[in-house]
Amino acid sequence: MKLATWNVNSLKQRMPRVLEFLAEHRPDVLCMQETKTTAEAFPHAELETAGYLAADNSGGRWAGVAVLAPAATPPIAVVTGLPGEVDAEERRWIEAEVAGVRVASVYVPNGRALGTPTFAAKLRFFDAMRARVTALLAERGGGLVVTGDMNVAAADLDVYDPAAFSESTHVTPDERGRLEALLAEGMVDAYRELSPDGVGYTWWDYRAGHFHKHLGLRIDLALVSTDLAPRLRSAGIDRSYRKGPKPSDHAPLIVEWDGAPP
DNA sequence: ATGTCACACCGTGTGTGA
Repeated sequence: MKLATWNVNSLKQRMPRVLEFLAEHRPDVLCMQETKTTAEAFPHAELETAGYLAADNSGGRWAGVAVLAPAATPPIAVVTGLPGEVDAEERRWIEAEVAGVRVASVYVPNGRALGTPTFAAKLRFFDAMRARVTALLAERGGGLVVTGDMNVAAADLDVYDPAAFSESTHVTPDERGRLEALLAEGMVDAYRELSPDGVGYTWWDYRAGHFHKHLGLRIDLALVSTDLAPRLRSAGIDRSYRKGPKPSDHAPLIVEWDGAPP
């Protein structure tokens, strides 16, 4: 099964690149974040022409998440929102069953700055996400993938200049500890599992030529339940989608494991 | 370089969020 996750930073702006990506990679599931669209404007028809059906949690101008899958194995049993999250209207969580796997697309709050109410809300979001993972693993026993923009760099290897981030969000023990606690419930960071020493940045600031200077962060993750971990085949970032016309500031992460959809 | 991009708003620039 081939899964991709991509923070598209406005689906309206990114549709040409999304269609290009679907045609090139033909993923069995694509999780998107920051779709920034209303439910009414979500481009279901265009995606269906490309062979994909979408389940979306859309709230308008900010955030928004979606799960896409081919028409033969569409996203079903959709759940939107995360029990315990601070503001479900921010539209940061959607789950669907795709080919027998429960897939969640998540856009964790940025947190803006340390010591702010939004940072506290970010930590509470992590707590809610962990509780949901605990419940899903207890219910299903496995077959779970949680993927998206986690807005945390798990280790200094995932940060282009750890010293420059010393007073910043994304790298604090509070954030890293919450990601670690979620993983301890029975999840594995797919890219890191397959590339223990890899520098797999997924986001680069639009400003100051950071992409071309290789100044990025690895903050988009695919977390798979431990039963799937031995079946992981590949995990990589397609940097070509950070280049060319109208790129997102994130590149897609693509993960494959053994066990194909019917 | 405080460096860019995307959004809403009556807007032809400014504030907000990332």
